[in-house]
Amino acid sequence: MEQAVSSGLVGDTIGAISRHIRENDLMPGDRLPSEAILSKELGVSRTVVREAFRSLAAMRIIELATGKRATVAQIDHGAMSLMIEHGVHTDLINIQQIYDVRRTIETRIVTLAAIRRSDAEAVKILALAACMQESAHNPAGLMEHDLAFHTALALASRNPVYSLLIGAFQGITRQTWPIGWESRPTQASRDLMLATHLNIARAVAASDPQQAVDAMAQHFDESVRAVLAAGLS
Amino acid sequence: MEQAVSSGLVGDTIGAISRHIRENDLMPGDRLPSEAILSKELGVSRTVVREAFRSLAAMRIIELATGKRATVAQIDHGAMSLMIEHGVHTDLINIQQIYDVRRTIETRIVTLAAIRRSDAEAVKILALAACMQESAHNPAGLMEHDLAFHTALALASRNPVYSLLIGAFQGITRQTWPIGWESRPTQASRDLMLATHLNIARAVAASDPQQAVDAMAQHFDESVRAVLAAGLS
DNA sequence: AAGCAAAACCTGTATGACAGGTTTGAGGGA
DNA sequence: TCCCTCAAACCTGTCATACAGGTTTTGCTT
Repeated sequence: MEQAVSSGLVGDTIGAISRHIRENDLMPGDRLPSEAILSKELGVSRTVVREAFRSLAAMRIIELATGKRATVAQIDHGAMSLMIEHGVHTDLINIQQIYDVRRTIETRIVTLAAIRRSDAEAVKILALAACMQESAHNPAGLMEHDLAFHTALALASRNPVYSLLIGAFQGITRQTWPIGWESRPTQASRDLMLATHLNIARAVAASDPQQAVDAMAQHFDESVRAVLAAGLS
Repeated sequence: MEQAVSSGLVGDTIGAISRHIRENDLMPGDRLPSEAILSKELGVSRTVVREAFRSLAAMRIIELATGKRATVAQIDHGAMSLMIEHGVHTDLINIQQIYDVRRTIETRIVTLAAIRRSDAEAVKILALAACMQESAHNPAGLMEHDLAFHTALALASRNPVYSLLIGAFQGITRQTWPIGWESRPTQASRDLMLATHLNIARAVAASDPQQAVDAMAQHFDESVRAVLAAGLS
């Protein structure tokens, strides 16, 4: 499973540490052996162990902190976000392709959210849609509420993989969102965007999957139009 | 954008290197400055630069090789695969949740593949489905052909993000696939699984999105049933 | 101009050192 | 007996140096 990473002492050490985590069934928060102990047990220098630790920390598989021992980490979207940004910056991925993926998974997300949301989640989602209305003239705040809105929907789907993916797209979205906003020049087009979010929230709160899907489709139709208008290939 | 990674010289250095890549519009294959030069320019030790390099290499943002300078890498699913495996091993994610996500995106993938596939891709996909039939009594080979089949579909969708995601699920799939196979005890259930793949391939080859979607749905219904039978929560 | 070999450069790994931050455990007081 | 305190032990972050290979560049030779 981790043979792709081998070639070199650091790669071997990454493998050994991963194996140690699995074989001992370590859970998030559990502590790993110290660098000194690992370097002795594996017969490599502390340098090598440290570089292996950094690699695992970059993937958010472990967590490092000064003075403390390394701990097993909870999966997190930070690294995926950077990877996707890299893909976009190197022109392998374009924004429309990301919108296609987001539309696909967010359509599923609202279906699940409409079915599985708790009442507290419904309240939260409605509140975030309301926050967006209030931030209508404050783009930075509006964007944050928009991102939080989609994150809350993913959470309500009760499938952490969807949360992970929505999080993974957040980095690049943060970079492109202002462009999309600027390309909605009229008040009417901006109001429409806000209204669409409210429709999604209401449908999820009403536990109406079909209407939620329709509203989400409208949201993405509108967003993709804005992105195309901005010329984001 | 990369402030989440800061705190500490290594984090700062990761940020500086990322910025260097973006500001100079470096593309995959382009070489970065040597460790010595970076350590001099950033005023940190080579140790720090090396740990930053390892972090970026773990996310497949750069590529390292002995003797050569570090180069900008093409985005790759290897790291995502490890991250998702970690999520499953730590019980944050379960297999059914992964199947729900895969079903969602693969349904979209076959739609796109049916529309956008090249003739060569159609041939390849049909060939892989045929290979699966031939490997019917060789689980290891069958699994590889199965994975290659889904990878080929993602490629034919012409959206690299789908390829990335399918690749990201491959690591954990490789670990659970044999369990699903074992839980199809009868010859009939195994034949059905092979036939379903052939149906998907034929629908894509025939450029019939609706039929492709139906066949894919059948595939996942059958797979999820097998996984549930195996008791993979 | 083409080819070749040496020099310069670069990365991988090891060792030792020291400044902080954290955990542990011994001792003392209530 | 239990709890608190604090110093010792432990641990990570960073630096400097060294050297064994591997790679690129340079400059000479043909």
